[in-house]
Amino acid sequence: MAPKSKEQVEKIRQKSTEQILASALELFARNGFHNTTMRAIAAQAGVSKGLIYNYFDSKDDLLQQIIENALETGDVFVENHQVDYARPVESIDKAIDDIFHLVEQNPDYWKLIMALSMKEDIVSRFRNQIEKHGVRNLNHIKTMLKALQVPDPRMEAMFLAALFDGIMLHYIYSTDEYPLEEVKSHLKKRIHALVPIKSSKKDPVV
Amino acid sequence: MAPKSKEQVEKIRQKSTEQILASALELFARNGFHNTTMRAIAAQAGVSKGLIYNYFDSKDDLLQQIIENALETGDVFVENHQVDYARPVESIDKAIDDIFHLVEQNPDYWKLIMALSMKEDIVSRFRNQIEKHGVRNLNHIKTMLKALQVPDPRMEAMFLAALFDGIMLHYIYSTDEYPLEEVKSHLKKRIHALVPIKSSKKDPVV
Amino acid sequence: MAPKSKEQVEKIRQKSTEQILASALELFARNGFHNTTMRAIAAQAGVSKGLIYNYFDSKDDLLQQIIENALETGDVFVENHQVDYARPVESIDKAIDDIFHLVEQNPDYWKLIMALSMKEDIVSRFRNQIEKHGVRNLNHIKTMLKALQVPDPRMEAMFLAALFDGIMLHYIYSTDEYPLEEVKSHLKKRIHALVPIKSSKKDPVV
Amino acid sequence: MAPKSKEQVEKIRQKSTEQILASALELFARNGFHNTTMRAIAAQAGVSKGLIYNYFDSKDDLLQQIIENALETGDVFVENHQVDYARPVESIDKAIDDIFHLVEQNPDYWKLIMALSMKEDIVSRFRNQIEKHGVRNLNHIKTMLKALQVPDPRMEAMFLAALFDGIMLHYIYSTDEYPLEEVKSHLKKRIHALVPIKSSKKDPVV
DNA sequence: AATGAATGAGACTTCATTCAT
DNA sequence: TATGAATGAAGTCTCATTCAT
Repeated sequence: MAPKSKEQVEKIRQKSTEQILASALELFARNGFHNTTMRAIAAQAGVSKGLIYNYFDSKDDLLQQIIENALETGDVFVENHQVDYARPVESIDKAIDDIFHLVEQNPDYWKLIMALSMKEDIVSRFRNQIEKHGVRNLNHIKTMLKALQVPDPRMEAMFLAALFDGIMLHYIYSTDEYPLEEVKSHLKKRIHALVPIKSSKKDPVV
Repeated sequence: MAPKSKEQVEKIRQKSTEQILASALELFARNGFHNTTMRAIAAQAGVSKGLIYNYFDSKDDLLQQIIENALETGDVFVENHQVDYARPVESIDKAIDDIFHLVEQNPDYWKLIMALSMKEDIVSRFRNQIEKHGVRNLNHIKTMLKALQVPDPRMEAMFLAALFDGIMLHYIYSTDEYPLEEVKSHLKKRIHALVPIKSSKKDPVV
Repeated sequence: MAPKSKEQVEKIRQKSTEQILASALELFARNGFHNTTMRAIAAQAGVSKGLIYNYFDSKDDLLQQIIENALETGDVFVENHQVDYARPVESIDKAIDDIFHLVEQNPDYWKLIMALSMKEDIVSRFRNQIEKHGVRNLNHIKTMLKALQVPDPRMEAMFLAALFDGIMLHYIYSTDEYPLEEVKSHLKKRIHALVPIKSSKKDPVV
Repeated sequence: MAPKSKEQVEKIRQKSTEQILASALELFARNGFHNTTMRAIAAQAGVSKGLIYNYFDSKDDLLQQIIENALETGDVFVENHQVDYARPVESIDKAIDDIFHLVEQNPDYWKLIMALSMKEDIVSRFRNQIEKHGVRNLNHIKTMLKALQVPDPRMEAMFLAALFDGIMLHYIYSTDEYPLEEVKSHLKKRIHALVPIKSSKKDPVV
């Protein structure tokens, strides 16, 4: 009957919070936001409906936190993949490897994030954050391409961003097996091809 | 005195049906499926709630018909853009011009269609149709690329499809002005660059 | 384009009225009053919904007329089966034969009437008429039994009325074949047994 | 602080369930199934509309449970009135006393059950159960009559079942006072009369 | 006489949220 | 911290009835 210590309480809180978020994410991804009930989230998390409201203000708040987490993941990714000007090609290759890896590790999560980022009501609520995120990503790509001395880096960055999102879309929603590895290789080859050949005897690459 | 003639009735039915479909589309696109009420659709269409059920079985049926219309539009597009083997480059250029035009003409509509095609509950309900549609589109692109004698047409078609969808995504959800014309030109240039140079002194294009 | 004669119009009116009533009866019997829509009645009758309202004030009115017809059928039956004091046994036998025949001829109809006569909302609306009908039937049976010089005709009439209604109930709702003929014979035998044996050596029968 | 104990919760659930069932029964009996709204049931039970759906799947489910309870009451009755072969007459007399008592105790309830068992949509949904119930009752009566060595027990059982249902019908729907006690006595007398007189010189009575 | 498109009240049902325990 | 019974606003859908033609 001794009162729990502050650390114990904190640990419990964190565990519950994480379970709830994970359950919400999985169900939102599987069934969509509106087709997921608080009852279902609670059941999946193994807690009561009431408890969710101890940690989150509302169902919308749950969604908001999930999205913020995703955007933060993006921030961290960008932070961790600053271009190394000494070896720009390796930099961008690693970024591509890592981002594909991220998606392959947790496709449900990214499926949800993509679906959510297309729902008008979500978009309008998080417009600022999503917009900022998009611009930052685009700039990051542009910076990388500049480091590679690619001509017209702005347009190429837009293409690359679109291409990546399109690939993700198709990967995520294809019913058959999507040849993600093959696509990744092809993507790298394409980017390498963009790099101008400096005083080299190598053949041009298409 | 006499009851309305068959033609009169048919005209009335068609007008109501169209108004309802248009209103549903607009509201689904603006607010999402679940955030659109039948009451709102009826108000927008200038009819009563009840009338919608004279023409559609349910809210879901309304959605289904919208999606079917979209898929049919896609079918017609493919049908009307068969490659002309005598002038394959012009063929593909025209297809690109036309599809961009289509989207620019009715961005709301295609925004809805894209958003819908990402919702798990929609996808699972229309999986077969959407899948078939996707495969057919991919094959159509592949056929065009083969006509251009592009190497590895399968992978290039996947890239092109992904690129196009990614561009649409960004165009549709960008808050700022999206340089669609510029992107379109760049896209064509890229495709032209894929064409192998036959017995020509022209420089290779990246 | 000559205007229809009054007789023609009257014939048309009567035909429509009858078709509508017959359709309503059949559907009410098959599916119940509340599970029958005006649309269904119109379809079954081969007329438009609107036309029903030319002849009947409302769905309730339709029901009312059906019930009134049934009660009137009962009146006619009683009228046509007055006891013949010269041959009372034959009188009652004929009444039994005829009423069983009536039910066998149109079981749906009587099923509806029985079901309706048990619905509280119907009963309360037609309470007076149904009550009057019941009392009149009971009195009719009592009169017959008196003609047969049955002891305690009041109680025997109550039994006979209950027995008849119970038999109808079981006949109408039995899924298997109900041995109606056998039951009818047994019923007659029972009634004959009630008749006191005059100037006879036979033992009295209870 | 602590959540409610299991017992507390169970008690609350049971109380609510019972209140809802009782209210539904009363209103169904008074106004009929279709003329009773969930709103009315909730008001009568003193709970919110929503709560009903915590305990019952639908309005139909509510009805189903009421009917199942009634059929179960019948089962229990049969179970508790097995014939005592040493004293068959007393057995059947007690059964008659008890079943009349049951109905007199709760006429509304049995009125509903009878009305429900005549509605086509109900009958068709519960046909199997109701049929089984009817056959079992008939067999029970037959068994009792056999114990009494009544001739033709099959037909007599059918008569008795019909007679009882008919009496209930008239009792339940009579507006005036129905002489239930008198009818009960008469019924017993009739049954006694069916018993053959053993070791007697008297003739058998039909 | 006849049609059927149109209406809208009102039914059933769902579910995010609250709160007593 | 944790529970789940309870609420009620709001949604989808039905259908008797009206009315212009």
